[in-house]
Amino acid sequence: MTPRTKEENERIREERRQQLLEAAVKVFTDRGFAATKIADIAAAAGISHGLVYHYFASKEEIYAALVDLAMGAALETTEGALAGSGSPWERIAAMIRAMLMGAQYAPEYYALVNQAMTVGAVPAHIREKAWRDGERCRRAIEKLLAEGQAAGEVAAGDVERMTVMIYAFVQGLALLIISARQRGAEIGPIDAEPVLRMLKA
Amino acid sequence: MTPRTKEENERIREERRQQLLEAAVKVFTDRGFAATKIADIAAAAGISHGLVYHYFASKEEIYAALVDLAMGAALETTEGALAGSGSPWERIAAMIRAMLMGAQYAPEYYALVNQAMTVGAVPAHIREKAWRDGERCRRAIEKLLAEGQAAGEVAAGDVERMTVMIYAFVQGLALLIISARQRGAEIGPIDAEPVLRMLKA
DNA sequence: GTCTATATTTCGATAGAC
DNA sequence: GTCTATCGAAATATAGAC
Repeated sequence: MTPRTKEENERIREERRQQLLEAAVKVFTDRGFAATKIADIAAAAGISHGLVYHYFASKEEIYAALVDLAMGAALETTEGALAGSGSPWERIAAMIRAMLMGAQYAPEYYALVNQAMTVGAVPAHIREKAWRDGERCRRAIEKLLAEGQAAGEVAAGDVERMTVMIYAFVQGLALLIISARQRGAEIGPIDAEPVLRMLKA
Repeated sequence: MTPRTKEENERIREERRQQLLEAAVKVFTDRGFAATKIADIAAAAGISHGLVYHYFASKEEIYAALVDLAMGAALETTEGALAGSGSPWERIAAMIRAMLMGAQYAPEYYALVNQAMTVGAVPAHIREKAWRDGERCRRAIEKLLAEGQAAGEVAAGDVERMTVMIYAFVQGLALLIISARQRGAEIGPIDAEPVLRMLKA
């Protein structure tokens, strides 16, 4: 038995952390923050519940890490679309496609964000952080829509309201997919065309 | 001190029950099923936590009563629209207006239904019941959309997919309104026109 | 690094006084 | 009908063995 090197330990630690996060996002979205027991996450990750505390200080910390991951991706999509190249409409269409793809491919993260923002049992500092990142996303989308209006590609109207509609649609879709999966059903693919129809000039 | 009559007691009991349900829907949607303590509901209703058990046998029973209320209203809206008079498009428009009005006027009930359907911590029999009622709503909407297609008023396409989009939009909107309110903000009124634009032939 | 065992807290539910 | 006091279960977090 050769002893483990420092690097090897570090690698194992990082792997376990990822393994834990992947398990946790499923459990949290399934049961909600309050009802999720450390033991549930441990079981889903295939480790003992005591060991969880070697990787995260608390249930809160795991949750916060997951919300950060999700919001990071959301910021990348929205602010990336704003900063990208191409006509406003092309970027809007690409962004909406990315959002819908995300909602259908990884609905758990969308549901988690929704949970973090709406459920009072989630620690306040996590909700605040999610909200601030969400506001950044909102501003990016609104700017992009305004560019589209200036280019005559997006229908006239309040961009704030349009953004609300996009959010509502995407979030609602993710939640529907999750509730269907919980029943063993599957919702067929929803493409961007109907959403774009709401926005097109 | 004249003694209370039987009828008076009955009236007090019914009033307290309503008072409890009204308080409970707010607390449940704010904190989720698992994180809601009987003491929270009692505090919101202004009574002691012990007294709650004189009106409902358990936390579950309160939750089930609320989900029944919400689904009853949903069934009335959707099946009523299907059975109503007027052209399919008129009935579709009225139904969507009613849904959006409901989502904005009483978003807690929409959020509660969403919770009941997606959160695993909710007792299975409540989730099953909500799902069954939800399926009845879905079928009513699909039939109505099909009638609209037959009349040439609704765009061609999969009615199941359209129903998913309507659901997603309405549910997502209710959740957005709640998360905004939690931050002290308010989302301006969203009318039916953009949704109808997704459906119109 | 990983596990089992346990201390501590919290909360749903009940009992009993008024 | 309403309250306060309390029981008992459950779950977070820790301690300590391997």
